[in-house]
Amino acid sequence: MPKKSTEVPTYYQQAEKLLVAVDCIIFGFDGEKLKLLIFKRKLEPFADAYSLIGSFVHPSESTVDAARRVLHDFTGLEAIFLEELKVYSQIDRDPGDRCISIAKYALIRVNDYHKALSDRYNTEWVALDSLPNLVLDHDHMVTDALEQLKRKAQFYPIGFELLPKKFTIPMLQRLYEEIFERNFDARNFRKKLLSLNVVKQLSEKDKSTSKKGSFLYQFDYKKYNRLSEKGFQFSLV
Amino acid sequence: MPKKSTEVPTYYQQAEKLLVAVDCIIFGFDGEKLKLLIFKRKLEPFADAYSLIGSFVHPSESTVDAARRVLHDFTGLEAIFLEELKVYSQIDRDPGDRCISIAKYALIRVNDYHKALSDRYNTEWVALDSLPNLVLDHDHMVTDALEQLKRKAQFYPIGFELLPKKFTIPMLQRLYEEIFERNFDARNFRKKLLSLNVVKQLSEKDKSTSKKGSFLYQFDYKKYNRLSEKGFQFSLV
DNA sequence: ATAATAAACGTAATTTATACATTTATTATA
DNA sequence: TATAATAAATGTATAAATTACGTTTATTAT
Repeated sequence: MPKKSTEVPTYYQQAEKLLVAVDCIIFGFDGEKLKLLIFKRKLEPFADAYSLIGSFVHPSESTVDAARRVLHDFTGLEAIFLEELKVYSQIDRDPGDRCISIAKYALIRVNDYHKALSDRYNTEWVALDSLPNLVLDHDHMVTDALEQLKRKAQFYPIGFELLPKKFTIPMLQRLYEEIFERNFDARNFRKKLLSLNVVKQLSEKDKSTSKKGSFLYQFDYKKYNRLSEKGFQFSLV
Repeated sequence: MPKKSTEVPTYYQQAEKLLVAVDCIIFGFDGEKLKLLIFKRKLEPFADAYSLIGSFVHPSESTVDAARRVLHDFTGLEAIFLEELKVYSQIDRDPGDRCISIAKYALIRVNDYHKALSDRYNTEWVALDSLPNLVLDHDHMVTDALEQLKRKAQFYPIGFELLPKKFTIPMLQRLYEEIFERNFDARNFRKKLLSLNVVKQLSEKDKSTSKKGSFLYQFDYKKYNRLSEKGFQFSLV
């Protein structure tokens, strides 16, 4: 795009380039609490400070490529739910140099997470209510990501990305109670979920939380997509 | 080109900078149809082709600044609903040079729009179903923006940004029918709207569409925000 | 055999959504 | 000045979804 003016065109050569970074707000759920994957920086800039996971965007990659690259580096995982949050571009947001950051949030199944990488990169899962201060505007990114998670989880089945592929209804309920910071009636929650017709019951049970055991379910993405195209609106809230 | 400044730490100097642009998908509603504000480029690159309105992001401004700058240049308007859509960053999206674009969508009251600027910049309001092909990946941006408009308008009162500040209920209904590409029952639509308690009726009527005239209403942002904080969910669909 | 308990199922009352009928305010014209 | 025409506004009955609870079930430890 040329500059706005009606003057003689000035193209790409004349436009000034900027540093572009991606930062990832990585959510996880351990069955009890919502957590964030952050790391304590070993090197400059901001050595010893806590930070979101990120990187500069290389000329040879898209912003999604860059985000998936760092996600893979830090977690060992490839197939991760990843969605753009927003661009942070205040001109003084980074005292080191002008740099815009494209924030993305990711949802991870913590039991898939490769713990071996934790030491290598100094990464930690931290509960949302015990987060340390983060570098730059990363605190702000986290706040915005949480809001976005709530907004999105209200009408899209993204919560399932935080649970094991096989989950029980009480597990799902606890996750929703964490995300929305409110309680749900177990009987109505179950009824609502089953009425949506997007989870299929397995014959297996999870017996870790009760003598009776609780049936495992799987989210049926194919079915959801089919319904979704017909105008079906997912919601458990 | 990395800066030479001694103040810039080395880790920033090693990173490669990129061209960063903003492009705006500008929606308008003329009372009948949803339209997009595009322009026929007078200059290179892509002279004579249709394009969204955009600009490179200058080092001295944020991406929001840049978007508001071009919106003001092309429409004369300052207070415009503007929200980020997403970042387009395929490495080959622009044959001129590697350039990432931050797409934002804007909602405009067409009667506020300064027509004088139309000739100067070759801008045109084009109905969504009669759009010409646009340069680069702008067609894709438009498709994505429309989806986002639908998604957002379903649960947030952003439709009102496309109507005159004083509007009638049938006008609002017509807009919703355009956005959601379906019809609404006038009696139920009205009932639903009024039950939400977020519009206030004025004493004036609009007589342009009937002998009886139709009462004008205003959206009550203060009331909506108050309700919204308490968990109220806006929806007319 | 029984107690304990999370899980699963059930029901009545309330609220919200849908489909459709009727009345109202106004103007043009017979 | 009475009447026809018509969009706007109000109303109503039925169906569907949500909410607030009570009850039964499967299992294990005692």
